[in-house]
This record gives sequence, C-alpha cells and structure tokens, in this order.
Amino acid sequence: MGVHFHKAKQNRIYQDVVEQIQTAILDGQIVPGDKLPPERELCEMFQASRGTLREALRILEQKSLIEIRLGMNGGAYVKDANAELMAENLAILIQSQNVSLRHLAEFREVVEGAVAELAAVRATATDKRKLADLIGQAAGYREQGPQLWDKFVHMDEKIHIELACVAGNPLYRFIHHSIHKNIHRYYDTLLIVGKDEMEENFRDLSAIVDAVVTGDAERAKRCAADHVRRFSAYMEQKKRLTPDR
Amino acid sequence: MGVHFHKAKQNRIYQDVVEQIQTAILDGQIVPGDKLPPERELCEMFQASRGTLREALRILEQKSLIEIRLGMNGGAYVKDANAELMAENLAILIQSQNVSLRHLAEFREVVEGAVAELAAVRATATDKRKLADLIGQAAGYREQGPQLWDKFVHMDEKIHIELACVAGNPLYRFIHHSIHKNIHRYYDTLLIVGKDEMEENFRDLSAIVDAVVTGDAERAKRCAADHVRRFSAYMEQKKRLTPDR
DNA sequence: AGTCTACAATGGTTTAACCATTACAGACTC
DNA sequence: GAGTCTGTAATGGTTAAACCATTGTAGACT
Repeated sequence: MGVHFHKAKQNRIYQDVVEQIQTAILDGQIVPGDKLPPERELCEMFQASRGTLREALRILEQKSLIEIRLGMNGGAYVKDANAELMAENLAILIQSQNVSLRHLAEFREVVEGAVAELAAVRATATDKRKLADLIGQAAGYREQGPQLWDKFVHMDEKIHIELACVAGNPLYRFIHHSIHKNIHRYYDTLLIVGKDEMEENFRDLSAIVDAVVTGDAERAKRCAADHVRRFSAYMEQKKRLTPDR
Repeated sequence: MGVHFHKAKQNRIYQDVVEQIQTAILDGQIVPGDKLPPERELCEMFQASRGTLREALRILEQKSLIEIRLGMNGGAYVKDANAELMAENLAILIQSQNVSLRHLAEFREVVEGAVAELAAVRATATDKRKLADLIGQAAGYREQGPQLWDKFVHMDEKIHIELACVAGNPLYRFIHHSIHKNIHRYYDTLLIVGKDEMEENFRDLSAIVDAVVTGDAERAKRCAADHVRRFSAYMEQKKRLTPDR
C-alpha cells in the first residue's frame, strides 16, 4: 500500500495556543504593550476551555512574553523581551551543577575584556561623551562621603552596561546581565565597599574608559580583565572573612 | 496606635506550589529521575484544586525542572538540568532584538578562543588522549567519502564540546550549547559541506587540538578564534549565494 | 505461543460556579 | 465643592466534578 499516513497526533491544546500566540508576538503582529483579549474571549477564539487556556497563558508568562495583570483593565499584556529570563535559567543551572563564584568570575573576565575591546573599536563621539559623563558622575559620588558610596557601586554597574551597549553586540548585554545577576546572588551582602576598594575601583573604571575613548582596544581589554580580576579577588577575600554564608 | 499590621497578601497559590517544589528539587530533596505523586494526590497535599496545581506543573515543566509523561506510570518526573532552556530563551531574545548571525559569530569567536586557552592550561593526560582520539575519528570519516561527511560535521561539534569540558568551567558548556543551537537555527541547510571546506576545517581542528595537547595556550586561543572566523565567513558567503532564506 | 480484550492508573480537557482585585461612576456627608 | 463611601462591572484566580485519551498489565481467547 503506497499510501503514507502521518501520525494522527493530537497536539496538546495548550501547546498549540502557546505557539500561535508566541509566533504572533515574535512576528510583530502584536507588539509590547498590546493587550490580549480577556480569557473568556480567548477561550472562544481558540475553542478551548478556560483551564486549558490558562495553562497556555502561564507558560507564556513564564517565558516572559506576556504579563498578566489583575483587576479591571487587567489581562494579558505583551511584554518587552528582556534578559531576566536567561538570568533565572542560568541561576537554576548554576545551582544544580554547582558552578562556583570562581567560575562566574573567570567567565566574566573574558566577557568584559571582549566588551571593552569592541567598545574601543566602535565607540562614536557620542558614546565617548556619555562614558566620560558617567565617569564624572562616579567621581562626584566618590567624593561626597560614605552615604553616597552605594550610588557609586550603582554607577560601576551602569558603566559596564554602557560599555556593553557601545560594543554594539546585543549578546554581550544579555550575557553580562545574566552573569552579573548571578554573581550578585552570591555577593550581595558583601557589596558594602570600603574607601580603598572604591578608590581602586574608580581608577580601574577610569583606565578602561580612557582606553576606550582613545581607541586603544588592546589596553581597554587588558584593563577590563584586570578590573574584573581585582574585583573578584576582593570579593573572594571578603567571603573568606565571613564564612557564615 | 502602635500595632503594625503587615499586608494580608494572598500569594498566588500556583506560585507557592512552584516555589515549594522547585526548592525541593534544587535542594536535592528530590533528585532527577524521581517521580512526583499523581496530580490528584498533589492536590490533597497542597490543598489546591487540580486546575491550579496543573498551572504550577506547567510552569515547572516550562522551567525544565520536571517532565510530564502520559499514560500508566505517567506523571511528573524530575529532570536533569540542562542548557536547552537557556538556548530557547536566547532564541527568543535573538528573534525579538534582531541579533544577526554576525553578532553570534563574533561572540562565539571570543568564547571558543577562551575555551581553547583554558583547555590548553588544564588538560590532563586523559583529556589529551580523548581529544587525540576524536581527531582520529574525524580523520577517518574525512577519508571515507562524501556519505560520511555529515558524520564529520558531527565530530566537529563533538570536539568543541569536549574542549569546553576540558576547560573545566561549566559556564562555557552552557554558553557554547546555547550559541551553537541558535547559529544552527540560521545555518542548518547550509551545513552541507564541500570537500575543500571539510579539509580546511580538519586542519583547523587539528591545529587547535595540537596546541592544547602541547599546552600552548596562546596558540590554542588564536587557532580557535581563527577557526570560528573562517567557518563563519564560509557560512556568510554561502548565505549570500542562496538569498532565499 | 501469540493475540486480543478488559481494566486500572494517569494526565488532558471541559464546564459552571464562585472568589478576589481593581477602576469608575454616582450617592452621600460636611 | 471636596472628600468619602458604596455599588457595579470587568477581569483574573480558584474550585469541583465529570469525562476523554494514553498506556501498561494481566488475564482470556485462539
């Protein structure tokens, strides 16, 4: 018999719903900010029960493609894609495979080095002004006493993000964010910096930005890697001093 | 009135269920391969309805923490964490933020370089034998005519994975896998190699492994980066010749 | 010995009702 | 008029009970 039947497969309904909505979102047929119809209407559209449809919405929510709000004007809103999800998945992988702080730092060293190198090559005049401005702000916080030191720490983060943007490859933004989030899950309480560390940190950042601004890719790369290495070493040291974590 | 009430917040029930089960898995109280009780029993344990409980299971499934099987002996089985999820999330990010093939290749160049460098530093005698063996297999496939060329392509992949393992930092395995999967989503049909490309590819791989085996980190890094760059260039070129994708 | 059949266990789906949260408009109070 | 209460409607969250679909196993049939 030459006829060839394919499997009379009955896709999980919720899966089909997920795929249809996901495709519509990724194809741009519905864009971030848009609101999907209320559950009861979606049920009719997909000819599915509310329970099944809700399973689909839960999956889309978990994928960070939609956000479900309560109350009047509530409903499923299409979200802007962001790197939060990757960070969370990475966290699960890290936890279940015993990835150490050292592993994270080792990887970050390479990534930040590559970011600085690319940034030095690709920075436009506008980028350079922006970076210089950020360094200026950090310098300001640095001088105004301990109560602003946490703002300085925040600037450090901001400068790294800006560098990743300047590097012009979105992957670096995603990866940096994911790694950074997970490193924080270890450090966090250790992030109360002392003056000396802050000063050294500031010198590091200045050096990186200076190299980027002058277009010295090789030096930028070296400075960034050194910076991450020094920072990680500090944190490791602090961790040893407070072994109760 | 000095009394201080806290918010009478009612956590989403499914969320609470997810957290309890996720914690149990990540803490190792239940391990990969274990089976959770059937839905109806879980309902009693959590005092939740089946619908609500199923929403929780859907989320855990989406997180790749469990796998739900049908039929008798079906149910929710705890899964081994793997990098599939990260690959899929990255795919969504890539699609919604218009990340190009060039961006992926640029990043892979840095990663593979770092992997080879670390591998050269850390490879044990056993690792070196394994790598040499893989190269040997690839050489075999290479010589036995076109029908085995796809096996050669598979060996290429295997060697890269082995290098990431030898490098001794699990993060590189995760990242390599995620990037590779997403590159394939672009290439795929372009992966039918010609003899010349295969020969060059083989020379590249041999050079990397040779550098790793002799412990020449700097050369390993350079060879790996060059290899990725050449490979990417080939693919870009092919893509231009078949613009219907 | 091999095949069929019935059954039980389990997830998949549907339905209908009710609860919780929220925005808004209109009524009430001062 | 300003502020506060209150009712209402829209929406997601939860429950419960019933039935369908898939699959392994044991026992009956040939």
